[in-house]
Amino acid sequence: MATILDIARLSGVSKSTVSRVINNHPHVSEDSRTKVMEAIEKLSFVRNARGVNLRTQTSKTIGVTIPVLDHPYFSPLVGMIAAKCRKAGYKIVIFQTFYSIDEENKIYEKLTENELDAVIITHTLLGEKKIKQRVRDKIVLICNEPLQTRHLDVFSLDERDAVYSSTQYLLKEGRNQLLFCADEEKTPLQRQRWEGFKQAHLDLNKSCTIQQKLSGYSTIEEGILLGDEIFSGHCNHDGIFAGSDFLAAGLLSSAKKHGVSVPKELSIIGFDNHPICLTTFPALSSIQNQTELMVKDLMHCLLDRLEGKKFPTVRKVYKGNLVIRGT
Amino acid sequence: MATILDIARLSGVSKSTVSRVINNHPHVSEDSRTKVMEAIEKLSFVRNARGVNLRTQTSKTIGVTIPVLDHPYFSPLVGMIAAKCRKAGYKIVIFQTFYSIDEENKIYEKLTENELDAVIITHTLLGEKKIKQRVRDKIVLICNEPLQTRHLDVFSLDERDAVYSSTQYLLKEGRNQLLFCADEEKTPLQRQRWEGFKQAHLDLNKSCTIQQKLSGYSTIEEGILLGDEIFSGHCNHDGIFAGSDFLAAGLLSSAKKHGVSVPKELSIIGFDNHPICLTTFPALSSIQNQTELMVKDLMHCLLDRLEGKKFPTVRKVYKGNLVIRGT
DNA sequence: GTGAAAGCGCTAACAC
DNA sequence: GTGTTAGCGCTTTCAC
Repeated sequence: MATILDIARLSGVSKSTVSRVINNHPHVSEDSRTKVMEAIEKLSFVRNARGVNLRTQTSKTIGVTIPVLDHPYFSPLVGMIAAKCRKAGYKIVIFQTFYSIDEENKIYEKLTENELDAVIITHTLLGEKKIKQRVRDKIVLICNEPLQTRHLDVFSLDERDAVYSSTQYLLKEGRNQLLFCADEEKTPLQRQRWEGFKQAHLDLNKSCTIQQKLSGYSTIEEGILLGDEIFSGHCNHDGIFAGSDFLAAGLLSSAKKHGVSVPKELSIIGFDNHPICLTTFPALSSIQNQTELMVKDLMHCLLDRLEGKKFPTVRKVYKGNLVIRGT
Repeated sequence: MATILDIARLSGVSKSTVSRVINNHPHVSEDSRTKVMEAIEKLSFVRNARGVNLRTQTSKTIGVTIPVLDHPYFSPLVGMIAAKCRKAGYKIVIFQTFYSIDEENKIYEKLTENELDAVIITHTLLGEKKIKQRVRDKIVLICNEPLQTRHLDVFSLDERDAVYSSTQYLLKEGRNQLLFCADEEKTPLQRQRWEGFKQAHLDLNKSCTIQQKLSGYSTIEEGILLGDEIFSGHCNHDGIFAGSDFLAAGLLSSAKKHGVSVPKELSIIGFDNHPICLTTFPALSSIQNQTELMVKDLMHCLLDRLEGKKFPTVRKVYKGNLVIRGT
């Protein structure tokens, strides 16, 4: 593998000049430039990024956390982030946490080891202090998770409000025995959803107990399994608030299997307004959010931070709305 | 940020000893070790990976290509790869190609720039020569794409055979006007599928024309749109071979909307046996593949290559089978 | 416009 | 068991 020194020798100039040519610096004579270019061509030289990284103390790489790579909500979210990063000249490395605190800690470790220029956290089981303590002065942005913090930039959806108004909608429709299904309940996001659910009941003078809350379900398979459990005996619920559209689709197919009529006997509301909503029968009602806008603002802020611009911590919240379909 | 030199000074030993402690080398006195550990603790030192990367000429990072991050087949595939890489101590950086040759070239560029220790290609629009020419002597493995090459390790599914037998199944069931829907038709994989489709017709003395082949469809939305086109007028097809389960689900929902009875008038077969198959009505028939096994073998080979083991090019093909459900 | 020289943070061969 | 030393490949002052 040729280095700039090889190029320098072959073209009869110094390492500095070669570097200038590679980096398109001005103030290089046309003569030197062509000689260097020829040498580069001849030795099929490619610049070794590891040298650059050490010297410049950057790597043009951004870390992103995701619970699982294959996730109907997080995959598109991270995909959007990745595409925008690429456009700005950054690569992204993805860390799957599997909702494990250990795995989450590891990404912060990588950040402090300077392999990453910044990290975007899409969900977290850790609190502000823990995160801060691990990342110290590095660039960290929170995307999607409504983390309570005054020291990190946070871009999140108004989960509480979205669930609140959807729950009220169901209650006002005459549904009384609602069920709330959460993914991983220990994140701030899931807590907010549950609060919205609870508050909606309170504000309409309806009781709401912890028995109405189920946790740890999110995939189609889990929806089917859960549904088989709920619907096999006597089901006294007339409405289910599912944490994701996939879960909702699984529940719906199970309900049909057990002869539970949707939406007559049972209403189901999903989350994220994934296209899968259109393939079920009846089509799934779901909560739609402004994720694109959120990512756009996030990237704007990230790029500013990477440029070293100074400004106060950003905190933005985006409203969602219920899309009513057949369930 | 403290460096090993700072640690060395504070603990009264040399850089080498600090390095030995950090890397758990034997032959370090208990005394030195504790002194170093204390200094590390005191200065909250974390090793700077950029220095290590330059020195060792590795980065414990593997690049993986994916068409889009949010893809019902590729997301779980890459997720599995990522999880196994992590276990082996490697990070992965994901490159979305969006089926663009330009984007694909960029990942090979990164590879030659030494930012990556190896690359896993899951699909490609380029031929063997182009890839070889760009990556030169770097480690490249092909996962999923049945690329014709004698110089790269290839792990792929027997797409041709899976489609062949499924098509024969449909034809023998009495279906005569089949439609074949491909994702991005320019990859070797899609060509193989089409060949299987064609051959199945030939072997049963049925005609098969290029008009039966549709390309560029893969998502639920595209399935619905395509279905609306096909089913709105008079539909003379009695069987559709969809390139993915999501596409199939979209087609199915559109068929129902237009009053086309499935499976009576129309049969639909999907690909990948995604859980979504269980949520449609009727449940989708689909082709199931041995992806887990493929990834397992791939990783084994990759790790061997990274260790520098020498062995002839590996080429493995895995059989799939049709899971018959309601469509 | 160009080159010499310093150094980013780390590891490892070698000598003791 | 430990320190000295060289150097991975690159960028960037600074002087000319």
